Amino acid sequence: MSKNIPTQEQCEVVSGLLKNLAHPQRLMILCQLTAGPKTVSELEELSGASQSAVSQFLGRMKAEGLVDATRETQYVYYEIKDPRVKKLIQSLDRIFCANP
Amino acid sequence: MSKNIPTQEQCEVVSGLLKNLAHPQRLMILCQLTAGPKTVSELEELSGASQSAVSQFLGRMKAEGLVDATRETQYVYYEIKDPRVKKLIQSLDRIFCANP
DNA sequence: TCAGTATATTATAATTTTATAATATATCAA
DNA sequence: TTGATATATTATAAAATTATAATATACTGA
Repeated sequence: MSKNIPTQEQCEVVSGLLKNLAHPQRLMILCQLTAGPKTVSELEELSGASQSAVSQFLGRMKAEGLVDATRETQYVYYEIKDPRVKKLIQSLDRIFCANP
Repeated sequence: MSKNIPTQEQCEVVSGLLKNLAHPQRLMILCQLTAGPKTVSELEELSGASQSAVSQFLGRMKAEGLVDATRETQYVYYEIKDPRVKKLIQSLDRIFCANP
């Protein structure tokens, strides 16, 4: 139960990562990805965001090391790479979406 | 270990809340508040943000029901009201700042 | 009352994000 | 090869956020 105050640098890193989740469709994309790999067009469908927006978002997340992409025939499958992202989404689910 | 996919509405609510944490100084303010109530000027000092910025941020968070304010003599003490915010900050600490 | 400190509000310029359109590339199937 | 589908890139307009300055309000103590 210690009150752990983060450093300024930690706040910068974590808040930078949180920006990716602070948008309804992008959060949905990440939640969908915690259930397993998905193609760009599947994520487009599941999130309601445009092709371009989804592709741009995934590209950015890949550059940040949060997701991985693998081409398989004509599809590109994305999946979560950084385990902290998965943990974070799970925490969000527990805190905000739990059915008590 | 169920893969709980949120609704679009849940994503809107949660991502809206996450916007408050997706900024280094605002995240710092919320982390400081998890350790107990603080005045505006204390938070100004602790976060490095300007008086106006801190006040605006706290006002917005209060309007959203995330924090509470109580005036005590000439100072206004802010504290976290929504227990989910506290839980979220604790999760962030565990996931991103844990010393293993 | 007045001066000083704490906080809030308002306005606005500067910056960043977001959405969108257009186009490019890659792969497949015929 | 050609046409169709999947994904990526680029450019840019629109919208939202952020930082800042200026000012206002609230309280205190002398």
